[in-house]
Amino acid sequence: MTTRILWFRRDLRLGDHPALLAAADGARVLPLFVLDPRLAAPGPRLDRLLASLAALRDATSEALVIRSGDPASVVPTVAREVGAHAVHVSAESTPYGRRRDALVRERLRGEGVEFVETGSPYAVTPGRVRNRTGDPYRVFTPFLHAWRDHGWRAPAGLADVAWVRDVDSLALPQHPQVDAGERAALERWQSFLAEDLDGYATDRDRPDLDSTSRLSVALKYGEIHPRTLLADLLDVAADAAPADIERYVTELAWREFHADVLHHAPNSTRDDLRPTLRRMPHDPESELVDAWRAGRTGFPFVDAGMRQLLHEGWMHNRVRMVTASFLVKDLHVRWTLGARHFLDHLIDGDIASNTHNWQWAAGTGTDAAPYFRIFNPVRQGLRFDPSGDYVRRWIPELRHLDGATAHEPWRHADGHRHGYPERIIDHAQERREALARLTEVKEHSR
DNA sequence: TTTTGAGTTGTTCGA
DNA sequence: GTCGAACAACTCAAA
Repeated sequence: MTTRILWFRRDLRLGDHPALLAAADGARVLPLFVLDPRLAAPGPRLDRLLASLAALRDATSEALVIRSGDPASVVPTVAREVGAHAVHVSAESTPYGRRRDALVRERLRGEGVEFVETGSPYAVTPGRVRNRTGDPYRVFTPFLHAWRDHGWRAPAGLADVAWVRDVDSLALPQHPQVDAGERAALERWQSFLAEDLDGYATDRDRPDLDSTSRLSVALKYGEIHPRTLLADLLDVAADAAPADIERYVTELAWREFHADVLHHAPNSTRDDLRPTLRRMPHDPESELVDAWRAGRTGFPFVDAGMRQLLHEGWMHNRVRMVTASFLVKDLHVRWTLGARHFLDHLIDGDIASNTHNWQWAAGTGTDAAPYFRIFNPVRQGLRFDPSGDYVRRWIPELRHLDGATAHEPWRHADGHRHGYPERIIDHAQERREALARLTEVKEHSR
């Protein structure tokens, strides 16, 4: 029986895994993960990855081999060691992933080893959805329709795999024990379906209710495949409100849309997707930006989000929009600076979603949105955290304020008693400033 | 080819 | 307090 390698990357699961099925078909499989120093900087994200790898090693009955280094040399080395004839992967679509895979493919070819891509981390592989003229979509709604029409295959079952054993592997570095891996992801998903799908369409915007599925990390590492989620949503459709199902499907479609946009515009991680604002004057790094990062802007909703990010490596979606708007429109800082900070701290940090949600917030992205859409950080807080619970959860200095009053400590005599900072800017004034800069840019480019 | 309709997530102001 | 209008202009997608 021949030996093949299944090189795991963003697909740390055994179920519904087309590349694993392809590898296991008539061959023994060596499961391999390469800790790439370019992607695995120490921190919460690496900790989360290691926890997922521990779960995967467990699921493969300890067969998983972990190596560290540049995949372009590590993967061919392991192939040589075990006499593999092929390396199977799920196709990658990020700029770095594609460059890396092209190089690995090249090196393997030199040794007579096949590099086989099957499936991807998406229901529809990025690049597949096209409009009538064969071009990619740049507007979400038409993409959504075409994506749906394109369809996806049903989830594949669990592979019956003969693992190759006893190959040298790194021991997993020490890491905190957290809920991770395929089984945890499936359990989380089932619990979401049972408890939080009902009302999702509206509750998803409420950080105080914490009623999202929290599957972004599992999706990032491929502990669960979106195909599985889509199939299950179809199954429960008879018992659930169409609006709730529709909304979840749409959120998955956003993830696929952003991957598609990045696939077609790999430079968009740094460059504006639309060059219309290229003359926009931006403010440089400053103590204001430091305050934003630290969650000390004096705007409770913004600060709660930024502190949640630092503490949990995760932030509620609504709050990501508000904090991003604050950096870009109130502090007039270029979006790439915020995108980098998010990517440094988010354990679900996904290059495609992060990049294009930031571009959206900055008005340089796929959204041909009205430029006057500037979030009012206080108003957003009052509207989406009406209980004030979210703000109090993350800002101890405001816990003495009841209900929604926690959103406006400056209106209360003892609001700043426990050291909560004063507002670092005047929102109304910076809003006018943002609009003025935009107007000026438009006039210059005319 | 030209035309037409539409585009995730908002805020403010004045009646 | 509520409600509708104004805030502009452009690009995309489809007919």
